[in-house]
This record gives sequence, C-alpha cells and structure tokens, in this order.
Amino acid sequence: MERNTRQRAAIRLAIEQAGRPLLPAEVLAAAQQDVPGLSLATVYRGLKALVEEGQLAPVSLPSEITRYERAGHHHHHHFQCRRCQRVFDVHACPGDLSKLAPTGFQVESHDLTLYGLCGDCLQPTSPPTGKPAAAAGARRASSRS
Amino acid sequence: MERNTRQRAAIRLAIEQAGRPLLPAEVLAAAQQDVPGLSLATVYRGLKALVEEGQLAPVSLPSEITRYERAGHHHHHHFQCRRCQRVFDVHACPGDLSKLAPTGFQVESHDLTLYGLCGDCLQPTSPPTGKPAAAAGARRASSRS
DNA sequence: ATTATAATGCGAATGCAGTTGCAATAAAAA
DNA sequence: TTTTTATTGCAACTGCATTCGCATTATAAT
Repeated sequence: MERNTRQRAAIRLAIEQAGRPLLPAEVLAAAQQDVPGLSLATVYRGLKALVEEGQLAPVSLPSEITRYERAGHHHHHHFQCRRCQRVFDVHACPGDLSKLAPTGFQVESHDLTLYGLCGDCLQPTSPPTGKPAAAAGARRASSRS
Repeated sequence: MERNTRQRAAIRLAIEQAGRPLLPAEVLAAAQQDVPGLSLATVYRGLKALVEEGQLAPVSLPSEITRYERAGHHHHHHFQCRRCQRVFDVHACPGDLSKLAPTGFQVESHDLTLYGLCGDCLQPTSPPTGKPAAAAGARRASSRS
C-alpha cells in the first residue's frame, strides 16, 4: 500500500503553503527546502499519485504547463500575473454564461483566466516574494482579450 | 520578398472557409483539398508567416495545442465541444471582470472558454461535418468548472 | 526567356514536459 | 530486528509539437 514518505509529504506541504497553483518546477524548489535531494521525477510521481488520490487538482491555463493546487475548492477561476507569471485563485465567478454561446449550443462548464498585475508586482518596492518570478513563465503563443 | 504560392493561399483559404479556429493538422487536411502534396512543415511555415503578417491570430485554450483563426475580429471568446473537440467563436463577453480579482490586483484582460456540446453534436442525426471529429482532441489534464 | 531567390517537400532533428528502468533506500509489516 | 516491497534518484527515454537542412521547384523581377 501507500507509504508516507518525506518527499511526498514535502510535495503536499509545498502546495498547501503556497496557497496557489504551482508548477512542477516550483513544487520541486519549494519541497527541496525540506528534502534537499528531491528529484523532479519524484515530484511528478508524487503529483500524479496525489491527483489520483483526490488531494490535488491540475490547473491548466492557455499556453501554460499544468500547475497543481489543493483539491476540494469549489468552483473558482484563476488570475495570472503578466509580470511574475504566478497564478492565483479567484474565488468569484461571472455566473451563468450559457447565453453567451451561439444558439443551438449547450454550455456545460467554463474556464476563466484573468490577466494583469498581482499585488506584489504593483508594488515596485516589494519584488515577487518566494518564487522564481519571471523565471517560470510563458511559452507558446496566446490570444488574450 | 513574399511570394504568392498556391500552398500559402490554400492555408489562408482553409481557415477562412472554416470560420473557426483550426489546428495545424486540420489546416493541412483542408488545404490538401486544393494542394494535394502540401506538407505539414509548410503549413507551420505558412501559419507563422501569416501570423507575423497580421492575417492570422493564434488561439490557445487550456491543455490544447494552438489553433489559428483570422485576425481582426474584435474581443471575443471561444467554445469547445466536448464531443467533437472543435472550437467555435463566441461573439459575446461577460463584460468587466475586474472586480472578480483579489483586492490589490489589477486586471488587464481575460480569457474565457465555454465547454459543452455544439449544434452538430446535439443532433444525433447529423454527425460533425467536415473535420476529424473525435480525432483531433484533448491532451493534458484539465480543470474545468 | 532568363535569372535570382523565396518557398516547398522530405525526413531528420529539436526542445521539452512527462515517464520509466533499475539498483539502492527506507517505510511499515512481521 | 528482519523482511517485504513501495518509493526514490538518476539518467536515459518517450511522445509529440514544431523547426530545420537541403536539394528542388516555382514565383516574379529583369
């Protein structure tokens, strides 16, 4: 059966303490504070196991690699800072969007991502704390509005 | 300078006629009607050139590879059918979403994707016309609402 | 027509997220 | 403590979207 290893605990803890969706690389960096030898492969294995276990939920944004956050939150959305690239939860929702769809289409769910500047990046004085800032970032092409 | 080749014209035409964002593979299939020998590499080269030229715009949805549509449309969103995976334009917008963000955050733009069933897939009688249907599809993990 | 060279087709190569084989390690059961 | 075996670290490997080298083709200027 499942074993409680230091590495898996560190992975879970990293995400809980961050309070926001993290990239595998961010999880690695954070969890290595607890378990220095931790490898990226183990992070991926741990993330996959924790998702299957229902403890984590994948968060996928346009043109971004999948991040992970604690599962159990109810319906919510995300905000990505265009400067530090970090992603934050948005515990609000525009509501019923089914009338936006073309006639004859049936809307079942939706995904919303807000873009802009996070609190830290609006303060020139306090640089994005904690994470690689502009390091872990955008990839492919996008099509924001 | 730029040359007007049959293949590039076929690429542009394919996207115009589709009237919705297409995957590179879909562009290839459609444009091969006009230019049988067309290769995927040429499609990628053409798409890149047309984007730089400002004629096409990349459309990136969560966990999906980048699609391309005609540029110039004003602010709009997208709908993806959970059955045929095709993406359609949604010429409507919930409006100002800046109050949804956490306090201290500045919202500059947003991306919205609706999911559900498209008109064709709601009609058991008329199977998704034109494209590979369930063929070109979902990839990574997602986190819809 | 002739010429210069952008664009094409092909297959091979990249880049990179995510996975896996395997020997070594360490939980937890005995 | 000994045993069993899930988990780890490492490095090599996948899978796959996208790009590139290069010889060939074809557009458009001369």
